[in-house]
Amino acid sequence: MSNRASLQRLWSSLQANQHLSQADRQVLLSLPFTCRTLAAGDAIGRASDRSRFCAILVSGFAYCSKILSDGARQIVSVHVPGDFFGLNNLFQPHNGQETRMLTPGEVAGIAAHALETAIRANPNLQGALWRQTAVEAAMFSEWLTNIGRRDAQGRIAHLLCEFAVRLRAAQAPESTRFELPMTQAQLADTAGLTAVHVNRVLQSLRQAGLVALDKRKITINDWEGLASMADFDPAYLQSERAT
Amino acid sequence: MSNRASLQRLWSSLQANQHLSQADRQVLLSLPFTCRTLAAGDAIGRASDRSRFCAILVSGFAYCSKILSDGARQIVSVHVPGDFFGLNNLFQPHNGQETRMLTPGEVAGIAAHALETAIRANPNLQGALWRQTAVEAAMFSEWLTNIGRRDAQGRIAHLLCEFAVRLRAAQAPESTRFELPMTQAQLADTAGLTAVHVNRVLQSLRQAGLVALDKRKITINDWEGLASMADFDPAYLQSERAT
DNA sequence: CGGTACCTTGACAAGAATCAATCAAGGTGG
DNA sequence: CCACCTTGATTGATTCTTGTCAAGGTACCG
Repeated sequence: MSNRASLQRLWSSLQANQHLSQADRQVLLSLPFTCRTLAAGDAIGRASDRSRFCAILVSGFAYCSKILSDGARQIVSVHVPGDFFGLNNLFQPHNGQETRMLTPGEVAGIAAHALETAIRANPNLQGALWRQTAVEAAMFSEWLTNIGRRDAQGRIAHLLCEFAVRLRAAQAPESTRFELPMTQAQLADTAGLTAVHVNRVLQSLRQAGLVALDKRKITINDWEGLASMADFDPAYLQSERAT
Repeated sequence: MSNRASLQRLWSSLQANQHLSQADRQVLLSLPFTCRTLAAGDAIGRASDRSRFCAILVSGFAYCSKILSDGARQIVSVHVPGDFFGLNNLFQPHNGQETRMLTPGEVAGIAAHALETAIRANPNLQGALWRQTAVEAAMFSEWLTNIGRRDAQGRIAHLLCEFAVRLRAAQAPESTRFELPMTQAQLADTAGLTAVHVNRVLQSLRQAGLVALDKRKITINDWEGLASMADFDPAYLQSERAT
């Protein structure tokens, strides 16, 4: 269960979520959640917990992926602190996808029935969750055009631009430098490429003076150049309030 | 405005929508919608109608696409009769995407403010729309792994399998034969390929005895073979009811 | 009958995958 | 403190899938 410290972190992670109103946050905090500390690579809500659930990422990063029968993996979303995930589980408990931690972190899980009860008591909450899945859908469709219609350089550049914007919103005061806790193999599974090719693309981006890499820290030296290479338009990341 | 005939068609198209309850359909029919007849290629809700809206596809097929600055196009979704679309517009009016008719057909548009009023009066409707965008998100993520991690044959095979299942649900009594009103160029923009390559892939599928093509009519001769080539699992197309 | 949209085919080029090493850094146990 | 092992990054050589360019071919339609 939750102690004061993790509740505090949950609060600040929700603060970072751009798509929740103050009122939404208050309601969410009153829900009965179960906070767990997980290690990098841990699966969230598998096997042990076969019931429908959704969760808030309190700290750390996570990703959701689908594994094909030939072993290939596609990462379909990356979650940053404050994100919801598993809202799709409410409607499709067994969708062949799995969510895992990218880094160590804390997850606040909410049982589906508790959420449904809360929704009935507070209709606005449903609107907030609906908006959340609409934002996720918008991100999916943007990734779809990214993988479908951009070459390797454009794909990686677009991913970097998106993370820069999302992490600036979520945590970092400066947008040019941020930490992206993904290996090149994970980036490859996100971009629909191979790890080897991601490596070469990153090198070409460095040689072009667009970005600098140090461990998992990324510095964008030429935002204009990177954004134009990626044909990046951040509009899809923002969603207006509609009640 | 709507006449009796188009209202009848709206009703039967909603019947085809697997994700709506009887009660949801009743509420939707009571909404003030504007039914328009459109030609193939016509844009839906652009320019003339700059306000937020969403719509129900009464008859015909439609697609939603994003155009990149270099002119490349990615089709992110294809809509069949009975589908909602533009729900994302409620939250993100200007997302750089456009929806166009694939064939001639009828569209029942609903102004956002009317929908919001109806939602307040009938909370269940919000749940139905939420579920609808969750289904769309699930489809997006499936297309994402399709384009990201399958080769050209797998992508086309997967698209064909999906349409077979969706059209069986929506209209066709038999699943092996259906009409897919897309040109090879449009299929290419959907699968992240070129039209030339789509042509060759379709020919190889024909030569392998998996499908037969006649104009826009598609007959699946070997469902098992096609599904295994596509690694197709229709689970993502169904969503359970959750209130 | 001419025109347009779509399909088909071939030759060739390019981008990305594959295969196979090597290298660097961090962690572990002796 | 040092061999050892593991993970991730890097590099080169090679193959192959897919894209590009260009040219017909076919069917439908005014």
